[in-house]
Amino acid sequence: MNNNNKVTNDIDAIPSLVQSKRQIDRYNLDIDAQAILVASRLMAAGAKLGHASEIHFSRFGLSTGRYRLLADLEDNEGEELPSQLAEHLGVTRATVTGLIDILERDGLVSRRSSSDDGRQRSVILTEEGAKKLREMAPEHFARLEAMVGLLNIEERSVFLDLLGRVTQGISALTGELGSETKGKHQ
Amino acid sequence: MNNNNKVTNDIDAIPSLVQSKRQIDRYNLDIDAQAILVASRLMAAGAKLGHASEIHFSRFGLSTGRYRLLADLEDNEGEELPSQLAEHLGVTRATVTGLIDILERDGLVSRRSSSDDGRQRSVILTEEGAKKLREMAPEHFARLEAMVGLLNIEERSVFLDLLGRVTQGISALTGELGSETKGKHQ
DNA sequence: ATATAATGATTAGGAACCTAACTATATAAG
DNA sequence: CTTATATAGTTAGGTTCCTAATCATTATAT
Repeated sequence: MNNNNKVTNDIDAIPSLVQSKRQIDRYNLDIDAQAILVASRLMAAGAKLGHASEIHFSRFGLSTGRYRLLADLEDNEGEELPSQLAEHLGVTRATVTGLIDILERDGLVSRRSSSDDGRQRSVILTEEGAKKLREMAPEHFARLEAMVGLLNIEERSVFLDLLGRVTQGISALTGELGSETKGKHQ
Repeated sequence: MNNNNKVTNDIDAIPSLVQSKRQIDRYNLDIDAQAILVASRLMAAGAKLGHASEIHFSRFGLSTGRYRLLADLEDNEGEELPSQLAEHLGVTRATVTGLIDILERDGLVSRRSSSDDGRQRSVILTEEGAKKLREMAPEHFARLEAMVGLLNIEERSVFLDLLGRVTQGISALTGELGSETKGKHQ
């Protein structure tokens, strides 16, 4: 059929240990191949999850970013400033402006100029926006829970711990060389 | 100074357990808050890693995708078809075309028409491309290793295992509801 | 042999995010 | 009180990836 332009289920895209070993050996580097594998796998997982997330939210007429904005609004009594949203979501204010534009066009959110500071324009969750969140909650959370369904309670704790430490380590990619354990001491 | 448009170090963007609990309680759902937390944290980590990765590779005049293409070429004797590359990298052929365009413009790769099948145009790693890989290898792998430096050998194994199972679970986001343990049995 | 299908790569256009520059308001300094 | 500076939000334009449509070749079916 026309499955020729499908991304082949990512099955072949999973990095293997031999691949990592080969790359390291090629340049005679003193590097732990398993460490490279962890990094590569996390990267692949992140990309795959990001893509899956967009598909998931598109079922409700949303994107990942727009859902997160709505959810954050709901967590803050339905009203926030764009700059607060940007900080909470970990994106730039420019991105927030774009997210709001579409959410406002779709009636899920509205803008209101602030009285005390003329520069601020607070964002408000509309009744329709709240309804959208209410309607999608059961399926949304059920799917998220199912996603980690292959891990038992204890494994989830362990995973959170390990993931947290690797996440700290991400700064090793962006920071100066040799300062890998910088983010937090220890 | 002008750190006002920085993404605030992502520190406030880390999802917390109370946040997850609140969201679930709001709709009286029977969902494990920790499961939601795992999903949210993985998502945040993936986004952060993706961003850091782009910064990392930009130091060498590359993007994540273009580096991965070069590395895959190197892993395959310096010659591959675009369709193979697409499969290995887990992206579409259209994306590969774009990656090749820039790599070719920069002289790291060249295209050659196949003799046996006129539709195919194989991609070849140039000497300059190989040199680029050679030069960046030490720093690149050192940084990757440093990234997981907060985990010891055993923890890396555990993390790989758990990450693998969560990655399998990602299909729960995109597949039909109720088929969460589909990818592999149990 | 010739019309039809499939296939490999490309092009065209879209979505999500970014940085940098801009507008309008507010605050501080002389 | 006027000028300089900082801040909130927006706009403009770029990057990476995507889907869908197109072009050129090859394979298949009458």
